[in-house]
Amino acid sequence: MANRVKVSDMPNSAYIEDAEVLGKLVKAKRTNMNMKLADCAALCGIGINTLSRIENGNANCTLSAVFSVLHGLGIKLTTKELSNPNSNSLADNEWV
Amino acid sequence: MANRVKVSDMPNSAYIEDAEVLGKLVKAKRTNMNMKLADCAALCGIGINTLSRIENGNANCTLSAVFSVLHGLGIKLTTKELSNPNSNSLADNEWV
DNA sequence: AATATATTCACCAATAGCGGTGAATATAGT
DNA sequence: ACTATATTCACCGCTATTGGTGAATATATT
Repeated sequence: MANRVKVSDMPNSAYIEDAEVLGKLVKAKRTNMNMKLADCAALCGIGINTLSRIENGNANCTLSAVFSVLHGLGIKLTTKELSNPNSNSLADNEWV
Repeated sequence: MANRVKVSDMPNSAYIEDAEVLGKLVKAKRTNMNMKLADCAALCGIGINTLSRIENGNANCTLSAVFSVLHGLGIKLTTKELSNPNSNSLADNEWV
């Protein structure tokens, strides 16, 4: 399994702070699923060019394309902006 | 403090599964900061129209605009796709 | 090192978002 | 209810993204 990208090679943070981190996360997941760009693009329903741009940190892509990739690869985003950090359910939280 | 949006009114999930949830999250944060669209748009460096579209769940906006809003409002995104759920640091995780 | 595969890049036409304005609608305060 | 404020919406020109193709580059495998 060469060509596998370890998350430890990524920036030392779990926060998706920008498009660059998001792109590396996507690429890490895709390569670990042993998919090539063409397969992944087809699975996600976007063009191979767009997927390549996303993986390379291009922020000038549509949110729609990003969510297509996240859904296709099973990557789930959450927010840290909860008043009750002991629960991930928004029902247990409100802005303070 | 009228006009305050409680997160408990939002979908019963902390996952940002789509643009609609993301938009509600943004609006909840903005209103709790007592900002109007114009102020927030100026703070985030985007147009008021674009911010309104984002808050209303429009996925056909640029990722760039979304991150501008997230940074402007201090909303941090994380991923659940970590092999070691006890650590938020990517350095402690790798894809399995 | 050589070959096969994968990814990136430049180029293109078609499409779509962005920001601004002003009007319509919705919401808040008295 | 009325007024003031805030938000949404339609329209617009400008600009940029998208997806496809093919070439160039990078990466893997033997």
